[in-house]
Amino acid sequence: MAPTLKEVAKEAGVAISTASGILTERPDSWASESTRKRVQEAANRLGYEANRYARGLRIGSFQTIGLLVPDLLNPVYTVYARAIQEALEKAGYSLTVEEAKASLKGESAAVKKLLASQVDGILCFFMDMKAHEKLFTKQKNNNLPMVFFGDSYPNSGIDNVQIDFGRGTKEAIEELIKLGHSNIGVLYGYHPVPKERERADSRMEFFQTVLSKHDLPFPESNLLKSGHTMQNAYDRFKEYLDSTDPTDRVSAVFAINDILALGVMRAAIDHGLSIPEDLSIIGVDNTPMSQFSPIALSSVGYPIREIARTATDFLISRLQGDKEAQREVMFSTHLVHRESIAPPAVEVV
Amino acid sequence: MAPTLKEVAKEAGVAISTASGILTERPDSWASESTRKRVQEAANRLGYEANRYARGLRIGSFQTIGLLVPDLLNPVYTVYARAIQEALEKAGYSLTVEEAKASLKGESAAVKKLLASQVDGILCFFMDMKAHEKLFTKQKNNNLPMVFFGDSYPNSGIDNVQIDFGRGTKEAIEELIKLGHSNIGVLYGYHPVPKERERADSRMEFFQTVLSKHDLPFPESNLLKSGHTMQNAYDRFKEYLDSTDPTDRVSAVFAINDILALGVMRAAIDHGLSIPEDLSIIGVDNTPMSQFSPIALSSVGYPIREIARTATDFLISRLQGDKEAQREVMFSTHLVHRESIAPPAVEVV
DNA sequence: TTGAAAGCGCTAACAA
DNA sequence: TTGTTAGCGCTTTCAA
Repeated sequence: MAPTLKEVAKEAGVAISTASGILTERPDSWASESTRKRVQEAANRLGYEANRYARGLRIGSFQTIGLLVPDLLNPVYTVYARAIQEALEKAGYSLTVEEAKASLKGESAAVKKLLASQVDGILCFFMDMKAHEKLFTKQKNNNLPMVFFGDSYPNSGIDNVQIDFGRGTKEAIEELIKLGHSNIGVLYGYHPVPKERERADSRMEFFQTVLSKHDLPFPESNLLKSGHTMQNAYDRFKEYLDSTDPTDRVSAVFAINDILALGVMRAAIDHGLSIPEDLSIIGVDNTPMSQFSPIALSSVGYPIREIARTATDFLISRLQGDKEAQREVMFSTHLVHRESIAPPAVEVV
Repeated sequence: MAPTLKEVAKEAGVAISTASGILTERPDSWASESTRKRVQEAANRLGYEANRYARGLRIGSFQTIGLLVPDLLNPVYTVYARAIQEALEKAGYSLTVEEAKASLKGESAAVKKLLASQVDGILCFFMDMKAHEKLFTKQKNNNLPMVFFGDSYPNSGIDNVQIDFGRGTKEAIEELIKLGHSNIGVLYGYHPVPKERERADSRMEFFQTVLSKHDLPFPESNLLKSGHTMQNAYDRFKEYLDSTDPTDRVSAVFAINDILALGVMRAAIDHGLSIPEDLSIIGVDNTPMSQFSPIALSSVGYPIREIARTATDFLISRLQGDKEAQREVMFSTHLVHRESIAPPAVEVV
């Protein structure tokens, strides 16, 4: 099918190794101008492109890195993926992405697939890092460079980039408090994490810290867990509304990401509530959909593309032999204030 | 790094070909139960996974198919991509996706990349098929199976799956007319197609056909063109509103996809209009965001996953040597009626 | 300045 | 029933 080096060499009337040296611009290839030209022309004429797998086999690297994401149906990951791909392209690497499809089983499968896939390095967003611990340590010894998003793995030599949700969450919740809210709920659900690690998400922790700092109660019933899709959040919040007495009902909800927040918003609207008068909502990720939503969603944002680039740069430098100590960078977050929040409606007693 | 067949064979104390035969379950491998077991165990112990590129090099196929999409930032393509990936996985193929990034240059680059990438087959969403014509015909002769989404390429032997926007567009526009609209605009902008092919999009054509069937005028000024992002649509429609006398202003707009429709909606809201009272909006694709939008977007929908599966099945059957005549399937569309449309506000003269 | 030959990891005839 | 060997397309050492 596709022309091979051999064919190019034959067409140009040179040896295969000569053609290789010229086409890959190997510095020790001292071909004469005329040979060089003949080979170039032959390659063009045939439309030659090196077979990257054959090449990779030979040089021991397929110049590919793997990315693990929980779920590409959440637009935040497609934004990440694109930024990573662009950064890698500049460095001559290609990207192959594996999706966990928002299940822990899927995540394990994806990790295994990546580790077995001849990639030169790995970038990971984990839902449950702990679950794969043995795998990485093994790979660490195998020298497969990795960088983690979100999870720090102390003393592993694995670089990571983190998002400090502290500031943004604090801004978000304090803004709600300032507006007069005292009965605030939280909806989480992205990560299908085993029970014992369930509350570990830093967004949740910060949320509770801020509440208690302001001496606000946090009844268990204000902790809403759903699946990871808009529909899941919708169903969960609908159920909450249907089963909760309006006087007990939260006047604001902090959702752990934008798509869940939008699911909540839709459920509230279908329940007859007005946003933001009857319910304030804040999301996380500051995806384009939060900005363009007909009722624009307030959201805790952070510099996605910069984070992606940083992680990619870490990986690339490791690939190039950088042996520095384990790196860890923290990015900050902030509240983007939009239409979805307002003072709570006055209680009509 | 990763263990090789050779190591497994050595570990098991057999010849490399014996190990290969057993691990790939080649039918003519008549190894004894005990050898078989020893090999399996050795492979497990070492965590052996065949190097798919070495294997592909040898068997002349990397069991990979390529997908070309205009832009993964439009969620409709991530839905397609996932459905395709799932269908391919069942057949033992992997997917590699190339993005045109909504530029014609990007599209050409992506096509070339795909053609040079050792894939066994190609699935394409084109923005401008004509631009790549020479490339496919060349590939056709090279026997690279392809299937096109949307574009039919008569007498090429290239299968395609099409979406008949006729019914859905008709339903959409007639619904608007029934509601009392007579001044209807259209916003398009996904495809950065050369001027001479600009109006070719069937959604646009159907739109105009329906209008004229109902003897409705269609002034050039109601034809709005923007870029492909929400922001682009937002900017374009904002500009339209700012520059158009309210009495001339359209009372409804049909946008060529959901994200553009949502951009239009946001622009209208920011301009002080109420949706749907002051402006009705209809999108296309019926993506989840249209359903969950706080003002739910009416949209022309079609069975995305089924379309994806059909195209994938076509390709797989070609891969398996199917020589049937060129296939073409048409899927129908229908209006999903949601909150974003209503009778036009009564003109206050 | 150019070419022959070995070998990356794998498969598949063929021989033993 | 198992092992030897050639070769997929490429790079690279070494010899010519």
